[in-house]
Amino acid sequence: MGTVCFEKISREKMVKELLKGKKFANQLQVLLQKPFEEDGLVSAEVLVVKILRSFTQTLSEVSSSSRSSDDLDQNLQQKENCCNVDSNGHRRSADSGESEKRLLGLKDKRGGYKRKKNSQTWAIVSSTIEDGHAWRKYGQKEIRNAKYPRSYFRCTHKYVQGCWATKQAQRREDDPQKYEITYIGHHTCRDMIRFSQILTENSDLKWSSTAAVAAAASSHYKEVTASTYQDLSDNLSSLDSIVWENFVPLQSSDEPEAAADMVLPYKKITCSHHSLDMYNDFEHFDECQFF
DNA sequence: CCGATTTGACCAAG
DNA sequence: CTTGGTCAAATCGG
Repeated sequence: MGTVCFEKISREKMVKELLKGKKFANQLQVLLQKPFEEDGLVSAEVLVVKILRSFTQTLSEVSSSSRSSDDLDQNLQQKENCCNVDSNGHRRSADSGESEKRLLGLKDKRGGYKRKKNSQTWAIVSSTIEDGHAWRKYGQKEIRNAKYPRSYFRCTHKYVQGCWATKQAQRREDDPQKYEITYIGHHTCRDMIRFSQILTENSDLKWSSTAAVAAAASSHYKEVTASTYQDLSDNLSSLDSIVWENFVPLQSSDEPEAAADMVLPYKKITCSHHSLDMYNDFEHFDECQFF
């Protein structure tokens, strides 16, 4: 019904976004030919941010337009789900009732959770689990027909900032030194601790160099495993996750209102549609300069 | 003491 | 039913 119209709009958006990216890349190319900044010209770092943003935007469009039409229902379900999780009390429910049930020999009633179905996922192969983000392990599972168990991680800031990014890591059978890491959903948090670490470690270079740092970090990632459209997004995403999402409250492409129910003083800034519009229009960053 | 990890049970999906 | 993903009590460790 309305999906045709939606797809058309979405495609237009993608093309527009890609064109923007191309334009910024062209500008950057010109800029790189003359390393000295001139007045009135946007700086290289701002252009890099714009380019990254364009790709991120497009990728999230691609993923959202490939979703099924009962999206809204699923989003609603997810929303309900995160409410449940929260009202149960983050981490430890510490419910005396729960332990009582245990003692009484009743089944403990966990869950009411749903599996993530329609989040962006992408996979990389890396020699390390580390990727600059703060993860917390919440499970490990033996996988059938697999030699090594799979580890499950979620963002450390899940309950504080409502960040629903998760990842899974599994040692490769052919090369046990390496891990196959699957990322599910983008970070919506701002990991300021890691962020400041990166800055202080490279204090003389200012932030434009952070891109270089991230690029160096992402060069650890070699082989790329394609899942859906990931062959396009893998390196970008790893770069993305280190550089971009640490700086700007990137919209949550999958669960935009996931954090809306959380009690956050700055939730309106990070999650409201209003601010999204603001960040979609990137001219603001020309004045911002971040620091 | 408090946050992270371990680990077995629970749950949804196929 | 089986299996992968998640929860949360127990445990670890700074």
